[in-house]
Amino acid sequence: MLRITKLTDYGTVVLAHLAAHDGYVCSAADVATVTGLALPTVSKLLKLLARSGLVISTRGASGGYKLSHNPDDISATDVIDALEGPVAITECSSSNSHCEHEGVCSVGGAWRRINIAMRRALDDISLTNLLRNNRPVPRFRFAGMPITVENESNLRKD
Amino acid sequence: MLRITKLTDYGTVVLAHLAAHDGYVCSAADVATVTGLALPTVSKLLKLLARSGLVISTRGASGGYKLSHNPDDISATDVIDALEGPVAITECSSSNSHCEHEGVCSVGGAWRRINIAMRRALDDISLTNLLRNNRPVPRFRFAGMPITVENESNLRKD
DNA sequence: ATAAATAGGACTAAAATAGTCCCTTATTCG
DNA sequence: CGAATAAGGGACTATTTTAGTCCTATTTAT
Repeated sequence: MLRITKLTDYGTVVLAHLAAHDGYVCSAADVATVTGLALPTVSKLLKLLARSGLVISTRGASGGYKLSHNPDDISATDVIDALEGPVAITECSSSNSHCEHEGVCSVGGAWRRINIAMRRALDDISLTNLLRNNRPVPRFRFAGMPITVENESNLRKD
Repeated sequence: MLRITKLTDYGTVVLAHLAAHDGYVCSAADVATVTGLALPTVSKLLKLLARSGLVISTRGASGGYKLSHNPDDISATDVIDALEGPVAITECSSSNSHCEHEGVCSVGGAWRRINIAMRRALDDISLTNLLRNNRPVPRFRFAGMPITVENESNLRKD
């Protein structure tokens, strides 16, 4: 259904916590306690995020994690890439894949183009944007028709 | 990886075939032969597409399927909805879901807003747009920065 | 030294997806 | 009418992905 995984969703929660404690090192246990997520899960997430460079880890006693960048400089794409691998709307969209139906497929290219466009759209959404009650708000325009999503109440109009 | 399923991808291929034979009824077997997809799979797809009203079926000998609308009036969202259920980027995004972490989640709303924005973007992409070598081309703008994806060769610039 | 943390990976369980098959119903055509 | 053709509906199995946990090794502060 074109969705991100739970893990990515949780990952954003974890990152949000780190963003709220900018500069301070938080242990996985701290994050788990505050967010209400299970420690093994938080631990796994932070390990993945560290491996892809979104957070910096400090090992040993009184160690933990902190963001590697300003929350404004971490995009939705970064988070998805770190936790799910590269964004790709179809299997064909990923660069190193080979679809067995390529010969007869009359579609592939288009989904790929859409994928890239979506990817760029997500590129422009920062962790700051993802935090609750935060402005500015994501705004998409497609093919000249402006699409603005301001807040929950505005959504109901449509 | 934020991807549509294989079935949806195949579904687009099937719809493309029907679009190419606009007005004429094609049997599932025909479609399977031409597209190279397995008959049971094509059959399943067409049944789903018929159930959601994207194609019209005729039963009995010399029956088959045809598009219910002009290809311009069938959107990417329609196809995804028909084959995967409603587009929803996170579980929380679907209207009737309840996330156990709502109390401490500092994020939910934002993904939901992104989801709706993406959904609208996909709304504006028609089956016609999805066919290979077809113009006009999908164009997204995000937050005032134009994003145009013209064709494969243009993509490499980035 | 010891305790507090992360690193890495193995592993199991659960859920979603893919794909096939069977039986029923409707329609055409001889 | 009866046979053949084709969709409708659903059950079912296998595969793949995702979720979640746990164990052991390594690093570092006190």
